[in-house]
Amino acid sequence: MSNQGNKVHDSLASQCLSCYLKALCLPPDLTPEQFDSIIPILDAPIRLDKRDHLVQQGVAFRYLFAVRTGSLKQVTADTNSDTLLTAVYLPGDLIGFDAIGPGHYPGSIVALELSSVCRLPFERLDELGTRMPILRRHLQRNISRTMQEERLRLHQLLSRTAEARLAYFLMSLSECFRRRGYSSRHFRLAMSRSDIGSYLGLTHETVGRTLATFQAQQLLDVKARDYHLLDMAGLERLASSTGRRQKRA
Amino acid sequence: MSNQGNKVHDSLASQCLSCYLKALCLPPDLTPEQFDSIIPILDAPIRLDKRDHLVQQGVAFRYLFAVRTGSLKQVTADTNSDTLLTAVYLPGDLIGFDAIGPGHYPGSIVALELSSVCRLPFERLDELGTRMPILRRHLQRNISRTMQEERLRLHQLLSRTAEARLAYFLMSLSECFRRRGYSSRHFRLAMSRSDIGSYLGLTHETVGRTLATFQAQQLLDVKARDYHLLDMAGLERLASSTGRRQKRA
DNA sequence: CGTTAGGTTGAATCCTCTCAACAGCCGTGG
DNA sequence: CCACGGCTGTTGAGAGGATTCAACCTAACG
Repeated sequence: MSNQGNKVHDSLASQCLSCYLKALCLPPDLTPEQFDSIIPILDAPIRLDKRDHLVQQGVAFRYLFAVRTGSLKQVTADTNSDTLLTAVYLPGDLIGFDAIGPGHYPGSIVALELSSVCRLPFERLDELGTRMPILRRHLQRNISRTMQEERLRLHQLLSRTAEARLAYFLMSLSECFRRRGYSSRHFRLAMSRSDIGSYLGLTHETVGRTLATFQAQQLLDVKARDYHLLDMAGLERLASSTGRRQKRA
Repeated sequence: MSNQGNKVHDSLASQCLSCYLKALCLPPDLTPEQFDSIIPILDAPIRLDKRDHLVQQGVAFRYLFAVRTGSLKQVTADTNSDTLLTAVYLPGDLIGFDAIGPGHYPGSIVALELSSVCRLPFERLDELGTRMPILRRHLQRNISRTMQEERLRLHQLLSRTAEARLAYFLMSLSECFRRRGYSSRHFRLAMSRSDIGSYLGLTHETVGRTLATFQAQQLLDVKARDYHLLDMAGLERLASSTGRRQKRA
């Protein structure tokens, strides 16, 4: 880490400096001067209780948000008053990239549990980016990587069974937690079965049944929303199992 | 259109000026001066025959590409030597946003038919963007909108039937063609049934069968790769039909 | 203590997959 | 010129997986 932070910053700066996620939502390797030029545009972190709405679908876009703690979901109501869970955000994730183009948030962002997020005014961030290539690149890479991973993941899921979808989902969560320094084998997931189903395109019954199957196979241990991954290799195998159905030899 | 182009440009400039797609791959409403500062970084258009590879999966990212004519597909080989069709590009589309983050192209780009594309050096485009907010915004919006539409579309498809997936696919193509000034009711699609299946997560048999069903219902008329949409309202209804199965009354 | 939301389980239905056979079209090569 | 294999597309039969519907259970909460 290059930011020693031995100067005295105001409370916001010290909050950001002490936030171990700064390498995710801000570019790594910022010089203290660069860091100081970003801090002034940040507001105080926003605290959200479970089910609180961070943004309402359709509201004009002005801010990106960085997740500090907790987790949130994006819920999109499509034309038929039918709602879909279209994204999940974990600590370190940036929220709002998909709102830049349309000019308004394409879905509501709802806290899945007690959460805390930072608000980043996009205009000023963008303007700062013109003078700070590191920051610009960081944002570009972040949105591009998100897009790329999502595209591949969703296209893979389209032709897979419920087992493969769930295994893939769990493994990808596990990987996210690992990268953020949490345990990759044990985590709490604040999503209901219905949430997971909506996100993966399955019914909540199927989600429950499939989890029960996994448990029966000693692949994992679930109690309510507490997940213990027991056989990572086995789950990984399921997650990347090629097709929809095992072809008969 | 604000670019009158009454100055004499070199051949590249005039090619771009005469390209009716410039409002898609370049920002609309460029002043002649702005236009002139973008032209120098463009290369001569690249011509591709059917099945020609524009880029190979894994190659280092350096260029975005703009489709002038024809159509291309992105083919991604995942870990299991299993390949997926992860994107389709039509005239006016920009290719390569998903390569910025990873630093290399996440899939091969292959021409579906005789096509022509413009090569845009990303570094120089990005650098130009720092001094030209219009250009910067245009790129940001483009990538963001792509991401947003794709996210929503794929999540919707995950829980829908083959009929809904295909109807959705056809309507979205129709809309693309309409926006580009082509007929929205009649078009040729250079993709095979297998391509479509891979893109939508269906088998090629199911794609063919479903198209046959549509034809029997007078919704459309398909011969080989020639599509006539007959009942747009009916297709639209199918495309946005809520769920997987019609619930019993 | 009743209510509600979330979760589990069972039975029947139906959609899509797999497998297989065949028709059409194209380019190559005899 | 025609035969041939390969690729593409169509059609049919059977099987399997996920959905729908319904009942029941638990935990949380006023």
